[in-house]
Amino acid sequence: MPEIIEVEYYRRLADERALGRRIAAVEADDEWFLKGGTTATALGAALVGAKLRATRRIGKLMLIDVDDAVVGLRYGMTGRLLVDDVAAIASLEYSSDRDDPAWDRFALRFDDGGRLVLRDPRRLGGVELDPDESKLGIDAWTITTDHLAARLAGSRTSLKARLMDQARIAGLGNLLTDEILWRSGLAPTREAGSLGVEEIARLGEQVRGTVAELAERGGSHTGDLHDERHRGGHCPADGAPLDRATVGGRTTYWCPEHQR
DNA sequence: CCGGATGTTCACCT
DNA sequence: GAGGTGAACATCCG
Repeated sequence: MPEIIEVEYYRRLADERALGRRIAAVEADDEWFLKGGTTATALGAALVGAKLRATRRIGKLMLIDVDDAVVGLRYGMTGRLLVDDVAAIASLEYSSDRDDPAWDRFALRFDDGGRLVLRDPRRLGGVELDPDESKLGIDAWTITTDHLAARLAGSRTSLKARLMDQARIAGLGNLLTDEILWRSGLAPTREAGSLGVEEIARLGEQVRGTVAELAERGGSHTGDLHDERHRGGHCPADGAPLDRATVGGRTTYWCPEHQR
């Protein structure tokens, strides 16, 4: 589920439904889900009695500003946000019909009885009190071409690995990156620092444009390449059999014909 | 039955 | 220091 687009949907849900509400209790029984030394005790001390003042997002990290603290929410691959049992995305979830409250790993209970819940079957997400926001790079949604150029310059790793490096550019995941590179006509295996000015400009437009377009369509899985992203798949643009390999540690599909 | 999957972190190599 | 690999997390799907 979550890449930058889904996390933005979750942020909007929290923003629309939870802002201004007062926290009466914190449910954080799953110690494994608490990251960066965060403890249930510390969460309780910082959050109980406080009101939700703002929501923010840096890449895939969602942030909730309460009175005197910040709560960082990560969704991993299978996490979702629910507010008062309302989900941000109605259907087409990773686990279509399965939806078990036993997977609630963290929750804020409000004094009006409602709850903000992070439900995550695989426990790949997490919660951190006052996370270090400086560890994340520039948000992909609005990154400028100049910033992109700076983040790629001098790197000898693959273009795909670099685009997914959250410390450099925050928000791009596996599906989105394949879609962006496919639209840009750039091979994921290219050395990140080898792109020319024109190629970087094209890539920058596609990073911003693809994120915006797929956000309108409904999520990271709505890309043009997505349905062909499997063994034996073909390029939707020119029909060539897609290449498949592990690049940047993730299964990657690309068209050897038009991605260079 | 087995392999993979929209993610992150960490240990261990080269 | 930069990169790469594999493990771990737990559940579903083909």
